[in-house]
Amino acid sequence: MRVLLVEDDDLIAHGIQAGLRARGLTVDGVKTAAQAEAILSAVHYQVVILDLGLPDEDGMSLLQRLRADGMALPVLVLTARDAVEDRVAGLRAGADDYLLKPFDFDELVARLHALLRRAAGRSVAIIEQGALRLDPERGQVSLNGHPVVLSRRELALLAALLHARGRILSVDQLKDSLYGFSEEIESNALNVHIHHLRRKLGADLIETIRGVGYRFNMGDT
Amino acid sequence: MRVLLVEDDDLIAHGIQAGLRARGLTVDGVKTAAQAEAILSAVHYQVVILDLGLPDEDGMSLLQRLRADGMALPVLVLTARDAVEDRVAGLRAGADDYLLKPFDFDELVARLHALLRRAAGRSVAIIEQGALRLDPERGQVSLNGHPVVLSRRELALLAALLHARGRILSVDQLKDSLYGFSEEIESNALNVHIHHLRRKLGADLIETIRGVGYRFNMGDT
DNA sequence: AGCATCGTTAATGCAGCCTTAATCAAGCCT
DNA sequence: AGGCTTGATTAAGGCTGCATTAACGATGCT
Repeated sequence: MRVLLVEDDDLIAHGIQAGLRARGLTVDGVKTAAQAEAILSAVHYQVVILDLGLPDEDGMSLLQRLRADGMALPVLVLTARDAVEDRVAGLRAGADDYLLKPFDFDELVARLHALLRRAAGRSVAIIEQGALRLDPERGQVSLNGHPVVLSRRELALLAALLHARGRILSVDQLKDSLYGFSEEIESNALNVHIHHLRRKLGADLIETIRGVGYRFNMGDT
Repeated sequence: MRVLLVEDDDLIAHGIQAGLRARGLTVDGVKTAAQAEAILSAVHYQVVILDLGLPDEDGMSLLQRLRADGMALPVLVLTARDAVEDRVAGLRAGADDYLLKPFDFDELVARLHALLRRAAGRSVAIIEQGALRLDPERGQVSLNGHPVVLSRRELALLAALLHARGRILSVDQLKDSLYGFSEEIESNALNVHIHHLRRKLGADLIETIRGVGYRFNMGDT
């Protein structure tokens, strides 16, 4: 699950990135509207977190322009402003949700997942599939009721597979949702993580489609 | 099913080729407009994927010229441009569909199949024939509701036969849709794949027309 | 600062797929 | 009927891609 964070304040940006990554999300961060625009035209994200106070351009006008160009991604806006008219203007510019600074980090996570859920057409936060249960907001997984401890990568991998609901994901697609644009990898690390997941969850939950990729085995459903 | 990919960026080209091949399509890749024009006049394809940003000529003007010369193939255009007027211009030049970079690979596959469907005059992605069911977008086959695991070649072979809707396909025609121009084969490999398919699906689904080729047995329909 | 955990790399081994080739069966022709 | 041609069948070999393991490096925590 890949998130673009547009935030010029290093401290805030770092905090958000660290927190989201710990929950298995992949975060790319940029500091200006120009950078945001450039990277959005090159990389596919699931959601954008946009701070309105940017150095080179007002976030609102950036958002408006992106929407006019046809960008359909969910956007969560961060702002220090509080006036009702700002909020209305933001929503008209195309924001999907709002968060006032200073915000509670847990609330950010909750709203982010709400947006992702809405975009995926699901309504519940917790994904259950057979004996497996995933709470993406807390980053917790259980199998047959027993909690299973997954690392960051394992969590991201499992979330991506579950999110695809049984469709086949190629290795490249999985890499895209596991790694940010500045941290591409060269090795078979993904294979290793698959291996670890199978060891923790059982070998038959993740199927290999030779020459194609991997898929989550949904059983008969 | 044979696809021509016109894309000068090695990285993108390689990714697309690998993904499409894994789904049983045969992909030939060229990097310039001149090469594209040359090979289109020599080899028969089902669909063309055309990147507008080529080194030697603008893809749009290539497309326009090809259409003027009577080329009727479906063309899926890849472009970084996003303005509405570009889109309109592209469609007037003869594009059948549009995909903005960056694109989701699943979406590319879906649109490609949509184009192929449109060209074939059918409306459903999933081909059902008697007890057999083929989902080309997922590369999955089932017989009487039970999933059947097919390898890459077997899948491509079955898709070609089904796509011909009971018409006879010669061995050379089948080879053309199984192998790209850079990987012709010398042996009876095709016979072997036919054999494997019959073993997995039953012997009567694929008929041999001696001295001519093979056809899919459509039963009474 | 030291420890522990996680992630990546790299090497090795295994398995599946594709092709080849050899042999067998079945039509077709004279 | 016999030979010839074409396709069917089967087994073997090589290649490719994946699984597995171990070790090293990075990162974070106490």
